[in-house]
Amino acid sequence: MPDPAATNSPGSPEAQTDFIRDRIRADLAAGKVRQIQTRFPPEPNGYLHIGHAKAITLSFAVAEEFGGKCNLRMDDTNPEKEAQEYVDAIQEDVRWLGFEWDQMVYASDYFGQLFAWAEQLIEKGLAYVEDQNAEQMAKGRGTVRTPGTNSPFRDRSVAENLDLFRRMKAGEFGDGEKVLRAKIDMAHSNLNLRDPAMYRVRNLHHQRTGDEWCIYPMYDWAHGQSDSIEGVTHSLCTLEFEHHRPLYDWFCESLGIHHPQQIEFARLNVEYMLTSKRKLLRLVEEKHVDGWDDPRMPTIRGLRRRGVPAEALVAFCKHVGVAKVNGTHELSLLEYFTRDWLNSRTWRRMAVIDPIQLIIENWPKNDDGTPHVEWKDVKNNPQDEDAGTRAVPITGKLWIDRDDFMEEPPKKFFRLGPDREVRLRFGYAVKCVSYDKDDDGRITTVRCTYDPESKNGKTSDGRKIKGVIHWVSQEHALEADTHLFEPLFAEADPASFDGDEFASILRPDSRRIVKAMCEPSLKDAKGGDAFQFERVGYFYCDPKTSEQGSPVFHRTVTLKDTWKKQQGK
RNA sequence: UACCCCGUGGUGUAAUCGGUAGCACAGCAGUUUUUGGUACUGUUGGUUCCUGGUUCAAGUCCAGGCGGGGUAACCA
Repeated sequence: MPDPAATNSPGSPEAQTDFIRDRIRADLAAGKVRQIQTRFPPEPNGYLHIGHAKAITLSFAVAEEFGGKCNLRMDDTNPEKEAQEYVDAIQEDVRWLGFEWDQMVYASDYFGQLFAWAEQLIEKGLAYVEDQNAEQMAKGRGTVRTPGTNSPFRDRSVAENLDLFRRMKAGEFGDGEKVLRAKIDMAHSNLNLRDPAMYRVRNLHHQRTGDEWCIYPMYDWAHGQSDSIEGVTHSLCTLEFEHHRPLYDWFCESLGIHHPQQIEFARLNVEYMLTSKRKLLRLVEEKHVDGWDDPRMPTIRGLRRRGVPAEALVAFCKHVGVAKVNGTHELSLLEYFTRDWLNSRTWRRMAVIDPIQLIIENWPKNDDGTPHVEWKDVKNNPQDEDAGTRAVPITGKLWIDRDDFMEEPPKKFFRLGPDREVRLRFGYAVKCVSYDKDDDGRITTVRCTYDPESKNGKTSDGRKIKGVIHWVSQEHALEADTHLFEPLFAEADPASFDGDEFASILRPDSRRIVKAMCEPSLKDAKGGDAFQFERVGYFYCDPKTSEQGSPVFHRTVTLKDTWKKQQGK
């Protein structure tokens, strides 16, 4: 028997080909690099989302594939928005995805080196201290169509610049009073090269360096240099940094230090999901969701609490590949990988999401007059013999799902209706003889008779029964809060909506909480367990809100439902 | 509008030195099935954005258009 996990895991092995790996192979073949070194460099100012999952997977997987290493680096150059809380969360999320970094590093580890290098640039006449304020600098930079103009402070002497820069570091100036700028070209067509800022004064406490520094390096100045220090060979980042590459190169060349290769790829977009930190923050702050780990959030912790397995997420990220085209992936692809992984390993259980009762009128009674209970051992996973069995009780009073009965069923409805017969999953064939409705006309009870000879897939007279429905014994049912999710947004491209529109495309029904009637074995469910509720979907036992004997389930994804799909047409 | 990047079936992504479009998901049909699930099989979709050019041969090279995205923070 082949390994079942290997036969249907689309995200796995075959050597991937894309422009980045092609480049790495070429660099290796040409002897340009000996060993691959990559890094994942988040700023610890928020939680990681599905877009980061792609970047993480890329950098770590590439390193692994080519026998190299990948560092996790906190780009902590702006203490204003950063916090230890995020550092911890990021590490936890990366580990949860299943990656282990070679070194855990911080851009702030390099503040000393960065300062020394800045002095070198000043000595080479390639950097100067600016006295203008932000507004004046912006004006001097020009626009995309007009060249900038040189700052009146651009030609200060090396000695003066050095002195001023050291005094900046010494804390002689207030926030915004001075910045150190690279001296490049104020008329350059790439705005990033119009004398970009390297250091700004920020009299702020840094979560790691404390009060040691009052000047902090800008992204462009810190990033490439950090890469260089770590011996990064291929610095992978998203497309919006393309315009920064010339500056990245300029700094490395001006310093004459190891020069990593920055390569940009398209960021991940998925239908109905947002990956803008700003908008995700808005969702949290305006309480449209319960927090960063709300199962509807595209954050890694949201996805995790939704029940999406890390392996499925990584397989998805590997599968979507890497290119320079900005596109949007269909949600169904993520769902496919989620189901694919869950299908082969989760235990099956029965649970009724929207219960109506089914009464078997000819169900036997015990000698003492009490209702008969029949226990049946059934498989935990029909595809996995090793998964074992559990016992489920069959009685004459059951819960079944409202969807499984129709008063006036259409032609191809294989479930229950007047005079129709179906099989109870793992149990007997039952035939509907009558049904009750409440004052609103809603079905409350379906009455059936059962065929005692119909156990084990047979029927007394050999007749074929097409439909099978799931059920739960009323007497033994465990009632559990169950959260059913739909996308947060009604539009597939929520990113194109802003302002008030943004709130108007939120779906009011993105989360429905129902009381599901579960088979009794589910009372043993522990936080983190995943199940397939037969014919319904995959459900994840929420570690945060579940209690011993009282699980709370999150619907990760529904099962494929061809019937429902056909009806929708 | 200046500059940069990109443009292959519904979606995403492949195609060594240019050699005649592959894969996955979705869709459709069928087989198996005590999950309308899974598995398996088959199948519909592409004049590779357009127009010209180079060539025996172009998705691949060149030119011009058209379309999409990005960029003007003392953020990253």
